[in-house]
Amino acid sequence: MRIATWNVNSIRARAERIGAWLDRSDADVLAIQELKCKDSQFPHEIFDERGYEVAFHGLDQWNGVAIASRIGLDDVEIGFDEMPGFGKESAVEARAISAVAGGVRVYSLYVPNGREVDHPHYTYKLEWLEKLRAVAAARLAADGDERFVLTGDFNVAPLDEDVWDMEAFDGATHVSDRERAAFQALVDAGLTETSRPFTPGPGVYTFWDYQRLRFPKKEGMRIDFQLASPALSQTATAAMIDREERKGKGASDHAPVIVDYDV
DNA sequence: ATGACCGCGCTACGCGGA
Repeated sequence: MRIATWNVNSIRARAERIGAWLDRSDADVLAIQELKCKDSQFPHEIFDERGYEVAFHGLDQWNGVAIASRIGLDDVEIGFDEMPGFGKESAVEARAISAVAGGVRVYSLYVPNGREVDHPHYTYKLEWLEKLRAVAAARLAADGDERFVLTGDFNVAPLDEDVWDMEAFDGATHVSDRERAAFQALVDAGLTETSRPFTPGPGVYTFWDYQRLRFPKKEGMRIDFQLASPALSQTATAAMIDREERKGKGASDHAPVIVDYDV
């Protein structure tokens, strides 16, 4: 099965491109982040027309996550256990959804940005990742043979080579020690990132800022990943980052990250 | 060509993104 994850940066602004991408990608499952719409505005037709079932969760114009599948979509869960909220009333945001497709529980995750190191949003990001780790660890403890994968926009660049210039990121979020430790904790819990072995760096990215000609200058960041459980990760056979999708007018600032699993 | 982002919402400019 082919699983893709893609931060689309508005599903309504991108609907046509997403449909065209589904037509050529051969993806069985697509995890989507940054819908930027509430449930009542979700353009489910683009999935219905192509034979994909779709589950989505959007509360307002921010965040929003979805999973589309053409191989079944069962046991949909919104959020995850003890997922932290943010703001005055600690509101839980639309940053996580999961469902079982083809015997695999696929998570679509939009990790908080963090904004600035030590900003309240940064603390929120670290707590969010820690609670996510606890969920993954609990799943593995309950059933070490379970096939599941945490996919999405992690908003962390784990390695120095995952940004085009570390000097440009001095003191910035995404590369700080604590964010990298939070990502590494997911790996230490037993998960394996399945796209990198097939798409080695340096100079391989999943995001390019709209500003300052970052894409033509090949100045990007690798921040979108698939962290798979042992039973799933050992079946990974191929991966690609579809940077073609970043080209042209009306592209998202993120490219799809696609992994093939032999299940 | 020495410029140069995009999407959203009580359609105007501030917020959020990274």
